[in-house]
Amino acid sequence: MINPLENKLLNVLPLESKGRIFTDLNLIHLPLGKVIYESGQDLEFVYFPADGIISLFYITEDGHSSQISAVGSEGVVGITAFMGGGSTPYRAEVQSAGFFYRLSVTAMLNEFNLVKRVRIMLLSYTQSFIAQMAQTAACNRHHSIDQQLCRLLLLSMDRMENNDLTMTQESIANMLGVRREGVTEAAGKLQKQNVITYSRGKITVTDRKKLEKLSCECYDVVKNETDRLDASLPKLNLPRNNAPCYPKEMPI
Amino acid sequence: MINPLENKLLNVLPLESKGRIFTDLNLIHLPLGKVIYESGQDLEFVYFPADGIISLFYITEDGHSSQISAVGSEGVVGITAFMGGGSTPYRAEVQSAGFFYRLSVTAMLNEFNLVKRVRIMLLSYTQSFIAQMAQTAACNRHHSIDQQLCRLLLLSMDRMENNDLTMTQESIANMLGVRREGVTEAAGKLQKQNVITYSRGKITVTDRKKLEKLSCECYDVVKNETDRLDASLPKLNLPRNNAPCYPKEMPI
DNA sequence: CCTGATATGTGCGATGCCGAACACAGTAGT
DNA sequence: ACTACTGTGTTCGGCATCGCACATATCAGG
Repeated sequence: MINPLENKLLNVLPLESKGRIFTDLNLIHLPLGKVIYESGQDLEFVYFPADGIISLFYITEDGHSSQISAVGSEGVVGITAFMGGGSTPYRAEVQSAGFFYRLSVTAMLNEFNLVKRVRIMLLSYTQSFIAQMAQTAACNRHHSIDQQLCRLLLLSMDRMENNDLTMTQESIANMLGVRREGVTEAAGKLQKQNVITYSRGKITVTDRKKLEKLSCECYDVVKNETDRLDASLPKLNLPRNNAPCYPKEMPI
Repeated sequence: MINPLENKLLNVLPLESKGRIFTDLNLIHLPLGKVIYESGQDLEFVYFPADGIISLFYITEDGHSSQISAVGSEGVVGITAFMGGGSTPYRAEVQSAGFFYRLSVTAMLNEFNLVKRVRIMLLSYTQSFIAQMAQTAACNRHHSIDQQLCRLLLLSMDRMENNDLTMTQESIANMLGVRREGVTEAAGKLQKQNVITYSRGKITVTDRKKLEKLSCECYDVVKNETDRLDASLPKLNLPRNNAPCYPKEMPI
């Protein structure tokens, strides 16, 4: 069996929780483009990316789309499961093929309600997710396609292992909510400046520093938010004194 | 004492919770334009709007802004309090003067952790909040100023009692993240079509039906989401066993 | 090798929005 | 009544992006 990158949220799960969800947790491989949630659909599973990326899209009536977030091993897809809604208002699609841990909504919800530390962990991620959405929204509104492309590439790289990305200009256009031709132009500029090379859906970043310079502030903001979350997670996993892991639950 | 509209979330709080937070809850009046959170600031209080509106803004480095959500009596400002972050990534500003219930973050967090029903209620709202943000983000990207103005006016009306809104074209421009002149033009069109009348910061909607027709789908989506939440809240408040229903008025 | 599908490149006019500058009109203060 | 300020109306050039049409390049399969 391939040894995938672990998911950071799953990693810090208390041992007892891991034990409980064990039978409900599956490691599966999902191909590029696979749609795991359709907008408005009830959700059955949540997904913890290991070495793949899932992209969340909002789609308007007239068919235009916008990416609202990209989730890698730092997060989970399907926060709706524990947030109270039965269905997601957006589409979730595999942006980068790879392995994902799949857990049933009921098991997820059960752990969420049972263990305070699991709750804290998931809500902390949700908070980070919200911040990313806000940033993306503002970026969509105020920054050029050139800048947004840089941001997108950088964020995708951070969620991958290497400098090679698998995404066509068409798919990038859908994420940014712009025309494909706009992406062609922006990508062409980057290639001329020797920042990236690409061909038929394969993009290689050759000068990351420069890419960061050309990007808008939004990349830094999202990255800092992700790092902040990363840094706060291990604390949740410390053994406390010798008290039981999670104490007083109000049975209500 | 003025009898403000009650806040819908506070209304469905279990009686025991109401009792506990009693001493920490204040009813205060906030004037138009008052900034209650600055971006990045640690938060001390959460706010439950009674008859006012609070607007959440994201502000970019170059000074551009975008509204990411408007919160009325259906919600609460400061979800960060129970989501794990200590600071908000956005600015919160009073969009419509009025009364607000103010609660300390510690009291809020305590109830959140102690009572499952409070948690469900607040997370359900957060879910609705996220959906609104996503919608706003997509709207910013894909719809015209004209359409967005209609959406903004409708959503503001829903959160107020009447057809009169207090907002200048300048402040609207900040919310939509566009130029003031753009708003002048869009508002001028609406006035010519006898949909609204306005003068120096007072806007009166005279033909709501038409306004809805001119708006993009985004208004409907956000409204449905808000209504869905509204409808789900009472269920949380069902009397258990044969416990009595408690009065609707918060003693304060 | 040919064919069809996918991915990318390019050109063009149209347009919605921007940025700036300025004029004008209500409103408030003294 | 005068002044200062705030809110609104208007204009004009500029530009990023759009929508469309079409050309080219690369790849996959029979």
